[in-house]
Amino acid sequence: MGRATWFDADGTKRGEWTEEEDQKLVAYIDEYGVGDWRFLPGRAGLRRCGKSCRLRWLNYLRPGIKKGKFTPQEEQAIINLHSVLGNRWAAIAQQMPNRSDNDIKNHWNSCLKKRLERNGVDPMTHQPIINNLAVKTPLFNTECSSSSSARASPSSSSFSSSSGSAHLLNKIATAISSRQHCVDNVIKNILSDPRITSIHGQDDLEVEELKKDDEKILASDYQEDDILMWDDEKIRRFMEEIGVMELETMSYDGVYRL
DNA sequence: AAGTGAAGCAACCGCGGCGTT
DNA sequence: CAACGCCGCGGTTGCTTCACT
Repeated sequence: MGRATWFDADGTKRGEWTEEEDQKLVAYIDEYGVGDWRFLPGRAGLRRCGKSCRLRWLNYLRPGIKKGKFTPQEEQAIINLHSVLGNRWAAIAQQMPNRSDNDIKNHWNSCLKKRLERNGVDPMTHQPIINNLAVKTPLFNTECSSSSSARASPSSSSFSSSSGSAHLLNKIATAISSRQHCVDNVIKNILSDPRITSIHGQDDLEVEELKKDDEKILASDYQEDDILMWDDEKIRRFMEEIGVMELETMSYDGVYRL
């Protein structure tokens, strides 16, 4: 399966990889390791661009890469991680070392997203859909858009409420987006919460508990302002907990400074 | 058996970040 | 400090397979 083979004007091969090409790439990386993707194709005797080689290696040939069906535990982990990280597939993949970001992204787009929608959950906000409208109370929400030009980014998130707390949270999300090293801290802290990911040794019982929790949330009357009603002190405590940013970057008048 | 739409998968494209010059 | 080039990431596309009629 894959795309048809064709050649660029400069003779670079595109499309589906052959077994021979795979072997060449693996043999080269086995001997020399992953290095400069620019020169790798020429040195490995491949008529491919470096980008294509990198993609093939990371998504398919890399040792330990797991193919095939996702287990229910993996799916639950993806959903949990996505609710926190959004469409940051690379970050999600870091927590699932046997799966490539491409694999996770594909599974999300083709399966998990639709499943959540069928269950009445907005896949972008992970909130119940009420009256056909997703409740817009995301921490790292992205607009639910099918547009190819809409590059998902936390900074594009918006709140339906104009409350100060919501505004503050929005700023926080923007700040997170602009500060990658902070995000890494966030991920570290969030993932120390056993409820977030089930992939690291979580047994079936825990998965079941998570599912029950989700059902409870769905079954209960959703409190629209659960997040929006956070006061600034609560938000500040939250930020301290997850270590998103140094306190000096957040002034008490609610103005965020980079 | 043939047609058709959905699902799944592999790969490409374009953009932004970051290091180098 | 601007320009440039490479790399990584997320979105999208195109092809195959499967299930259903």
